[in-house]
Amino acid sequence: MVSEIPGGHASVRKLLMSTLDDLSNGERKVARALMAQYPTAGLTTVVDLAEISGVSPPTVVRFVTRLGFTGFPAFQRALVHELNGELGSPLKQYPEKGGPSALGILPETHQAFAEMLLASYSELPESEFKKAVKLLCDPARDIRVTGGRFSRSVADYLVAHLRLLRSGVHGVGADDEIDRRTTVADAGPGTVLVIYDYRRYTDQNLVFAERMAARGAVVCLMTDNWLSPIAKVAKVVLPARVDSASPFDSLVASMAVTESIVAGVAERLGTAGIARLELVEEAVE
Amino acid sequence: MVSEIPGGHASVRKLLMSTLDDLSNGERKVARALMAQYPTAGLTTVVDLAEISGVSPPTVVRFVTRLGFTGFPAFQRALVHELNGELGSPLKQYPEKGGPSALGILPETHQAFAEMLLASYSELPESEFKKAVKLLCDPARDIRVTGGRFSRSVADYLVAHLRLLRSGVHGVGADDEIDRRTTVADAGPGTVLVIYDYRRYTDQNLVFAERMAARGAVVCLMTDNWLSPIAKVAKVVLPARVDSASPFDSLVASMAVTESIVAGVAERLGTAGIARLELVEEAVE
DNA sequence: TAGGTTGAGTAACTTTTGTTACAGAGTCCC
DNA sequence: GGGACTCTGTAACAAAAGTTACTCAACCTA
Repeated sequence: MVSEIPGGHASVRKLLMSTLDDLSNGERKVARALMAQYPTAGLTTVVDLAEISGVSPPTVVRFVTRLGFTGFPAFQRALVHELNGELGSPLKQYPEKGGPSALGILPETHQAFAEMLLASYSELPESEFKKAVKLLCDPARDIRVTGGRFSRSVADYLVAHLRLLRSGVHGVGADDEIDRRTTVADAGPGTVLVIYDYRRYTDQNLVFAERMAARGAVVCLMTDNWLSPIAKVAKVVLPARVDSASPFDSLVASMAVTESIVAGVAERLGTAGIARLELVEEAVE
Repeated sequence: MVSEIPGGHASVRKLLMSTLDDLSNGERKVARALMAQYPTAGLTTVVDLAEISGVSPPTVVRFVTRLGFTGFPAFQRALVHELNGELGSPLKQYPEKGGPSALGILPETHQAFAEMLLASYSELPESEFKKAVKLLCDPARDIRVTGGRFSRSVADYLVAHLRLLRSGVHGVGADDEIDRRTTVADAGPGTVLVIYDYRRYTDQNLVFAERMAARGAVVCLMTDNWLSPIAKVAKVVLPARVDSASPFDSLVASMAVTESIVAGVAERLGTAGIARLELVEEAVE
């Protein structure tokens, strides 16, 4: 049995990508649903796929015929056949990396991110990482988190997660001077300040960190590898790359390191953290 | 929909192994054929599987009922369901490998991020990406951005960047019902709603998106690849992987795609965007 | 060796699935 | 603002798939 994929494409996925523009609105929904749960969404029935996609069965049929198949069964056979060849390593299906750039922003940025992550993680000292995790796990300490104009997003993200795992975690506004002053006033040796500070560094952040340190707070600095001046007063420094091709710096690596920290905290807290997590989740619903 | 595997087995394959002895001669042939071409042989029809196994269709049916399934369709659903788990996320394989982090969290998460990015970018249709960029560059349109509990951070991040590149960009609070209602009231065909919605999906977000769409707004959805129900009303959908070893999902890929979009917008706006950027930067200092 | 029991295939049946025809809704263009 | 066109869903239809009843063959037991 030889199942042919229309248009001479190597895989149904490729065919899907290249046909996406020629599809009608509803048909595109089917394509998306299929790509989202590839290829299992296509291995059930027309009705099921229609339901997942949010369209009617005939639209699904029209979709597969538009792709060039003679009908849904033929389409399914092609899918199964493809699965036969490439099962085991789904990554095999992913496109081979072409030449450098020249192929649009998407592959270009992806490559940049991958390299950035690699560089960031190899430059991230494990000892610093562990220190940070340990600090954030200590129930006796209060955690305060803040950031700059862009990095506040990542700071908020860290707060949102840590709050689920432990108590005493609060974000501090970036522009809210009152908030910062009261935070300094309340700070002591039991306080941990996590501060995100990437170039270009602001005096605002430096002053805040210095004041916190002066009151005995432990400063944990998230910065790029040009190292913010705050490093001078920081106990722990976690550098991450921010290089980018676009006019803006990238905080993807920062975000990644942040998530690693959350993962580290979750693991270290173990069942206690999970228990709290489930407790909070229940309360939400 | 929850497909149950009879006998409390973890996978159909395991069930197969342990039942092999209790099968009749012909039934065992079917089991052999199935294991030889697992699981694709079971994804076709009863007749096909019978042919491959060298038995008659009823024997195949008897085989699956002996396994404990109520019928062939139920058996097939279990296979597909299982496939979803293994194939759907390549990352799921790692955490269970060497028990509790043989190599530490750092390299582990890094690897996970790298693979997640690869998967996300190869599953991201360029046409959808371009549509999104085009929408966000249109000066005649108003941009509204919102997100969920965690994804609001990424949403804020997008707003922070877009605001530097163009006018008419505003974030919409995630919990602020008043804000959402007024946003709906002000919306029209000239409005673009960028909504971040990752599992677990909230009704809040769905309702909001539907109302916006009903008023003619163009919905651009950022979601994971289980596809939020919002996809039904969305004009553009940009999926990103969120699989993670930690108890939380990861938004690193979402962040990366967001930055790609910012880069795309910056490039498309060209000198106009840069000019505005510099103007704003000057004003800040 | 004869009778009983178990297992497998043929064929008819029933259900489910894919397909097609048709009509209404929305959209674009003049 | 009207008309043509495209698109989508409802509903009826046809095809196919899965299931079951029945019969024959093989094997074990007495």
